[in-house]
Amino acid sequence: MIEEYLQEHSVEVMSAPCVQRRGQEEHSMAENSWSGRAYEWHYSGVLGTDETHEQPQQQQQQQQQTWLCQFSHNEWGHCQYDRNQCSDSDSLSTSSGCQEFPPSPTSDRKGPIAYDSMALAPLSGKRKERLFQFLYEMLQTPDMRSCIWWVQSNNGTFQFSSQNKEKLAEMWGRRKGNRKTMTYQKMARALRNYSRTGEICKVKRKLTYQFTERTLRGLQNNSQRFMGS
DNA sequence: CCTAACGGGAACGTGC
DNA sequence: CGCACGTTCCCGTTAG
Repeated sequence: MIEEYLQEHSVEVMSAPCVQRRGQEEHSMAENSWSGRAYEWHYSGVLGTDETHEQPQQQQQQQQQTWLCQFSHNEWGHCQYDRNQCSDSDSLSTSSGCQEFPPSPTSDRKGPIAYDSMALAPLSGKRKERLFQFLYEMLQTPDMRSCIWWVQSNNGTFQFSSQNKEKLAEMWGRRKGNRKTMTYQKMARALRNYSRTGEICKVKRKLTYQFTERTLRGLQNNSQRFMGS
């Protein structure tokens, strides 16, 4: 069924022309076009169901039908992706794997990469889908729960399945239309670059990563905007 | 020791 | 052309 899913969705929704460009420097605007759709990064302090599911594995939950996931980002402790050390704080490594991350005031950009406006891309017609967008999408897909799932959706922590991570990677590779088969190792390489640019950071737990606060917010807005109605 | 996961340099592709 | 964003290789390090 996973394959089928891929098929259906590889076509993706690329409707709105959405043409707007801007210089490569950071502005305060921050719009973007993900998947060819207009996109804007900004708060939406709304929250609804907190469907935080721990480690599902192959369990099908009914309430998982929530494509439009809405998190509560309120008490998210700031992912301080500190150049190379993220909000690890070995949180998840102990106990239930669920606990708050210590808030850090140094949450904002520092260093060479002016991440200010979240300048994810200069925007233009149809930007190719980015890996973190794909992962987020998979995270919202019930059928994918055997490959990837939220450890704590409210803070953006997710984990790959040790046995199905390659399948997910293959899907990513196919969606991108790569020549060779995508593997988890290669996909993880791209993920490591994210910790440098601040979209996703690695947490100490095995096969576990965490979306940056900004990234998560953007992703949330994106899905709400286009699926909400 | 062995293996899975991790980390990162570097060359290369592609789209813009 | 240059840059962003991976992709592909490859090899060293860690953890269990």
